[in-house]
Amino acid sequence: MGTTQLESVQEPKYWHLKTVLSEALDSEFSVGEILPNERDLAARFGVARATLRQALEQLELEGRLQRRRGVGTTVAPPRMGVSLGTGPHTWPGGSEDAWQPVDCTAAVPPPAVADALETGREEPVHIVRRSRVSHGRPVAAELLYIPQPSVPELSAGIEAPSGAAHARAVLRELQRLEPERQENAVELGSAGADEAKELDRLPGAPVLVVTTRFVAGGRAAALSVATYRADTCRLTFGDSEGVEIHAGMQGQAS
Amino acid sequence: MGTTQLESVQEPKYWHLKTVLSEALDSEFSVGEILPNERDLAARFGVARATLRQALEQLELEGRLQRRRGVGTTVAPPRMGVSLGTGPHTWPGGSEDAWQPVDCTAAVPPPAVADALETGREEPVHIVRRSRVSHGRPVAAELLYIPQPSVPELSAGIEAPSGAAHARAVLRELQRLEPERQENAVELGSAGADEAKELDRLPGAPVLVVTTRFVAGGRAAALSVATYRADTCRLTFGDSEGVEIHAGMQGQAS
DNA sequence: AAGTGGTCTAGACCACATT
DNA sequence: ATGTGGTCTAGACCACTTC
Repeated sequence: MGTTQLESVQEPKYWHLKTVLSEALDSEFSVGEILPNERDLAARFGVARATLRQALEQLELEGRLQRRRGVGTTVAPPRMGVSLGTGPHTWPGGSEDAWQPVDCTAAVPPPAVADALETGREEPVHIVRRSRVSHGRPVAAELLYIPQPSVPELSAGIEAPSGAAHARAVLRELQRLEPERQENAVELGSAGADEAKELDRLPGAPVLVVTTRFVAGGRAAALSVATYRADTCRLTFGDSEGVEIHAGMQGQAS
Repeated sequence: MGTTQLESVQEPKYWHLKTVLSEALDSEFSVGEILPNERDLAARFGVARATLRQALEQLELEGRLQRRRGVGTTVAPPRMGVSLGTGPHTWPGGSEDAWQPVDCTAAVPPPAVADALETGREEPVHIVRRSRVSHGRPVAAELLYIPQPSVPELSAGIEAPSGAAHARAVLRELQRLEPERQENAVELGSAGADEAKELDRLPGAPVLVVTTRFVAGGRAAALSVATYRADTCRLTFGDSEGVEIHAGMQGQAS
């Protein structure tokens, strides 16, 4: 990586820096390789550390870098494709289902969730926590809200076992319903303290929040709120999956 | 908004600040209202401006605030739901299609695009630029790559008219193909200088990049790379659209 | 103990929109 | 001309990982 000095331009330094680094990443580094530390890099480019960091943040947001406190900055692998399974017959607990139950509690959900489920705002629901792992790394954390009427066999024990076993039991019951369709939405969010820990990231890290409303018999049978790591994941849906489209497709032609 | 002083905690100041501001936003401000300027806010909370800005950046990322240079910081409206029309029969140029053609050129696409289209890496393709507007605001910019074989009638004129009229002609030709299916992916990106201008944002602003591969007759008929404003958009697919699910569904249940 | 990235400060100046 | 957010600096200290 040359000691390329920044020309005087009417373009923010951090932006130009990002471009230079991005090119260096393509040509002179390989995946997993560690970069020089921030103080050295800043000195090498003749900028303050804060400015250098602004460029690194951008590159991390784009999934090109990975930074870990106490360790260093490494070149990130291309984002992995993660299937959303958006067909009407891919329901929680199904066979393909890549999720792993963690535990299950019963509580009153946030108002927005209650509204989407069309339950009363004070009405407790089952809340199944699940996590999703891909290529050995945690990629997503989910909260699955299930109204009592969706799993009538379990309506009694509210102060239930609350472990992974109970979560599986709830999912099994949910399977008895006949899937009709699902409604999905994805938006940008930032990881809360809890999700951050589960995803092995710092609080505030960018995440893709996928909310799915499962409909059966004209009623909302369940609501899933899944938060995916935005730095490492490319969400696919509509029978893609392994398709080799990503990275480098942004930017104007010629 | 009270002059709540920050307690000494083992939590970053900007994080705590973000929480405080977020609550104030819910209770004491209404959509469109302008906040005090950054210098005043920083002073009021007893922190440096940079720290205050870190909190504001978070809130902007989550779509709660909108900041504009020379103007001020305002409370953002809830994100608008934007349909992705992911059905096999919603093709570019169709009836529902919310996109508006801008122009059309012919050029060699980026390598990653050529690979996805299964064309040669040196082979020029039609590139249709389109923009999408919702509620009077620009929400997305698209580059539609169309191989010559997909629109055989137009294969001759490479140095073509290049205006919106020509773009429409290309889309019209594309309609003659029989839609088979489409493969979609969404990931986080940052706006380039060009896209930023079109989306009325600063370069580097977070965007949701949706890549769609249209398949007809076993071949890739076209590839769309659409960048949506991540701050204002919630992408919906699988017959949602107007569903009132968003905001406030993140976060642990009591 | 040493080295890394993460947080924070108190300033300065710039680009932009409005008046 | 004024006021806004955007960029940049040169430091300091902290939290974390590794040795």
